[in-house]
Amino acid sequence: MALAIAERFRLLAEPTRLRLLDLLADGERSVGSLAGDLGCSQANVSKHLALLAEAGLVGRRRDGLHTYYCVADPAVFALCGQVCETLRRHADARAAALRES
Amino acid sequence: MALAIAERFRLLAEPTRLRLLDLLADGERSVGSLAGDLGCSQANVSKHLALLAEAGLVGRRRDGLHTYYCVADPAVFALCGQVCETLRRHADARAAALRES
DNA sequence: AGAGTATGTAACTCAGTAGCTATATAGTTG
DNA sequence: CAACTATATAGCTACTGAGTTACATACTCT
Repeated sequence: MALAIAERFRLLAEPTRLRLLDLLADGERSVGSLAGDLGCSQANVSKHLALLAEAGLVGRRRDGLHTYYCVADPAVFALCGQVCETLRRHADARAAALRES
Repeated sequence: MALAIAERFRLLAEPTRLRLLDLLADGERSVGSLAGDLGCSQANVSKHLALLAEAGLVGRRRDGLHTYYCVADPAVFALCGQVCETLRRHADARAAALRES
């Protein structure tokens, strides 16, 4: 149980993959286009997308020379949002503690 | 942004830490007791707890020889629950797809 | 103080993986 | 078919981190 959950967290524990998901939030994109925006190699992006696709987080669609990827399960954004909120809450609490001391 | 979120995910991307949090769900526990239940070394558990504490996910309380740890932010369980639900949903979808083919 | 116990830390090994380059594969266009 | 383009994959390097052992630290009890 913990193993499966940890594996899913590990998939998301990578800034490049999170940025990929964020770029895909607006709609499907080709590999090259994503690599350009991220400023990293096409090979690297392709590998990350393969991992995300295998986990079912993104879907792929081939069209001629291009492969277009899209977010398959928007629940991942809710997850990130929840983490983000928690981080903000912790930061606020720490700031308040500092003000008191 | 993506970096901070990824870092939090990475903290949770470890079965041992997830099992620790699960054990702490019922209430505070000492390091040795947790190590016993997990079946791994005290040093290892101590290190994991230190990481969780630094991130503000668990709290510590010293009492004589023992250090008792507890969950500081129950939001982490909601997060795990959400992941769990997503995994189940994906598994169901895959099973349905297999049945159709 | 000295023995004993619980926890924390240092140093090390080993496995996993992000990133790269180079190459293979697949599709398009002349 | 040949040249070109987009994507995937293989092989490699470098780094991170989980786990271990050994030791340090802190506390209790006699």
